[in-house]
Amino acid sequence: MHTATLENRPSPLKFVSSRELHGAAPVPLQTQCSTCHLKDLCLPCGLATNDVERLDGLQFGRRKVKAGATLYREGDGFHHIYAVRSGTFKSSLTLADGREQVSGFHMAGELMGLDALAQGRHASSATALEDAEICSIPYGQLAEVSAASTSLQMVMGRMMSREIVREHSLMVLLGSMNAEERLAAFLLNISQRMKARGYSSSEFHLRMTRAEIGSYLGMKLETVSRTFSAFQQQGLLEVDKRHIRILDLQALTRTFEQRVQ
Amino acid sequence: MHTATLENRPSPLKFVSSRELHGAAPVPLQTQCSTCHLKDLCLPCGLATNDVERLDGLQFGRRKVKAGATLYREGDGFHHIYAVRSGTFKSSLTLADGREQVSGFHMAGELMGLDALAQGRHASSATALEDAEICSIPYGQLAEVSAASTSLQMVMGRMMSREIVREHSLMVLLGSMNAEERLAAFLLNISQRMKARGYSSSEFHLRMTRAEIGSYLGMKLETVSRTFSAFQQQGLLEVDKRHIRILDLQALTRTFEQRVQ
DNA sequence: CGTGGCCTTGAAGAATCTCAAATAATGTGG
DNA sequence: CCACATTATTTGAGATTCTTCAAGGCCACG
Repeated sequence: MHTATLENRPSPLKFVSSRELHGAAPVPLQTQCSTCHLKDLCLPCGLATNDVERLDGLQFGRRKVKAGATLYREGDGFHHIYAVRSGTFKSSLTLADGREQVSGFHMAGELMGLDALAQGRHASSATALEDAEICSIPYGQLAEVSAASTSLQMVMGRMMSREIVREHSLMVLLGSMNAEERLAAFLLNISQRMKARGYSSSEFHLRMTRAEIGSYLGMKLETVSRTFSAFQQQGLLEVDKRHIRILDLQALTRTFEQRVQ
Repeated sequence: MHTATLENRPSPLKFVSSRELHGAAPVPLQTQCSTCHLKDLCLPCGLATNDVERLDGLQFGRRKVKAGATLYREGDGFHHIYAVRSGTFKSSLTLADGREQVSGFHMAGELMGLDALAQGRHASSATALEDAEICSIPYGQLAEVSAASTSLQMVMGRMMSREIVREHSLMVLLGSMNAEERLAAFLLNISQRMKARGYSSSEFHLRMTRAEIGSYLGMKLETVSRTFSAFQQQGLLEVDKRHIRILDLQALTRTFEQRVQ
């Protein structure tokens, strides 16, 4: 456990924040990885102290994003990767027929924008599902700093690889599971991520609509709703709109472990 | 276009091949990126000459893999990434119920094993679909060499990001397309990759079974077969088992562009 | 207090899967 | 080189799952 006070401690201003340079935000907050309460989840995870201090040298921006606001859009030029400080985001694409395809949800400590390296422009859009706060990390600088540190390179590689693995399992889900298995896998995933952030793993509030869940899981919103109801009737969950309480974790796990090891 | 002869040119033996060290292969072939006919597709793509020469310094292994043989299995320790020299591979997972989930197909010049960085062990298995040849690239050494070269780091990042984008589009496919759209997208993708390798984009031989295509696309083999038949009846394709001839590329493109931009 | 967004539920329809059988292609062992 | 076993593919018919369309309720917000 970390002391939450650390995060708010005034930090030595080695560099001006990029906010200050662009003059946009009212309060140019200086952010440092070494004092962040998310450092065990986020970019610095697994790094030695001296490497984390290298990260502190970057001109991080720190910014609030209002619910519904878009952090970047598909096609935007790629300059930063983003770390979620608080709140929840969705990644999405707009299909040719105008419908939205959700490709991921992002919680505190998770990185967004790694899919932009391939083309030099963002391959998806990121939208805040609730009021949120992010760190924007200038990629060029990050690459420079990485050059000096093997372990930082490793971490970047691992972050990207993790993204690949994450999408891998989503592919398995979309390719081989039925509606109940999909929703069970989704809920268990959320549950684990809540737990890793110090929240209850058995009771939480979903930040996304049924339609967004459906888009992500490859099913219609009505099917999502029906499946929630079915789980409730089976005594696996208590569902009240977006508030979820997992009553029978084992049964929920069995539902989806039938398919995935 | 490159002259194919370059590839077979005897190369200065700066380093012994790793084959020689392990004493397994009969002919310890020395492989170098700078003289490889795949250099515009593979790892060296976009690198300056001096960076490609750095790659030459790595103790590449070069190995033949028989049809049906497995290059690595999920859970195996991660020591190398692999580049396909010739032949076709599939990546797959084994689900809890014993069924196979195919997560990708790999052709000449493509890298395999990038999903292993996250956990330090391979997240999927790679199996040759026909007699094939690969380069095995020791990841530790690659990371070391990358440390000295920003552009090599960029290339690695781009390779990984490309993998993320690839899986992204597969997710869109699995999440929002019907059978015809899926198969059309699959065929157009193969077609483009064949073209990039100097083969005909309108006529080619599939190396995978209907079941493998189905697993990859999230549909049953019977549905794959029926969809092939439907395309044939619509005059879009000529199908003779695994031999495919695209008759109406535009119509095929329209079939799947209805959904994805 | 009305409006719009979100969620739930029902019923009918469509797409895909399952089961089954026939055929073709391939490989094996004698 | 042939007979036989095995594997891959195609096609049909019925079952199942999910989607579509439709209606109504709940809730937050102006």
